[in-house]
Amino acid sequence: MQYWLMKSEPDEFGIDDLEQSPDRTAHWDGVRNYQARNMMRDQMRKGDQVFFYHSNTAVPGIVGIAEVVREGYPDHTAFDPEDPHHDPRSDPGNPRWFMVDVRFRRRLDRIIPLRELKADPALADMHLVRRGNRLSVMPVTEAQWRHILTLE
DNA sequence: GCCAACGTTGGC
DNA sequence: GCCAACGTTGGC
Repeated sequence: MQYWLMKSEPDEFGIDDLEQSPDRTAHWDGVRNYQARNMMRDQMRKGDQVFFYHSNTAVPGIVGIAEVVREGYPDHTAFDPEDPHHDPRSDPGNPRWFMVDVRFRRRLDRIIPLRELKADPALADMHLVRRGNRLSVMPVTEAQWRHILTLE
């Protein structure tokens, strides 16, 4: 069992959207960063647990928990010229971008704000709180995962 | 292969 | 809206 954190802007796709998706499941499309892609394509496994993080919003922070239900497969939105995430360098014969499917598990009892995560010495090594971090998909250690749940 | 210019992310 | 940090692009 592995743990992850995935960022999304709630204006684009928030925890509410995931909960309201068919079967409470959605594909995590639109990631256009190679490090994040590699994790989705090569490392994320069915059953892995995911912190759902809201970015670019009044109180950025962790809002809920999701689960990986389908492992990496090509992100078809890259093939669609009408899609805002279209990338002409990706084609179905040789896809450049990948995504996973995640299913809503639950909302946290409260938002755990970035501000609080940053101030917590137990989380000093977490990718999220390190300077200049821009990864939208990142690994979380089991110790970090457990600790964050105690903050809930 | 270097690196300046540019675009994006995302907190504040 | 600002801007620091960082990734990508493309000329050379």
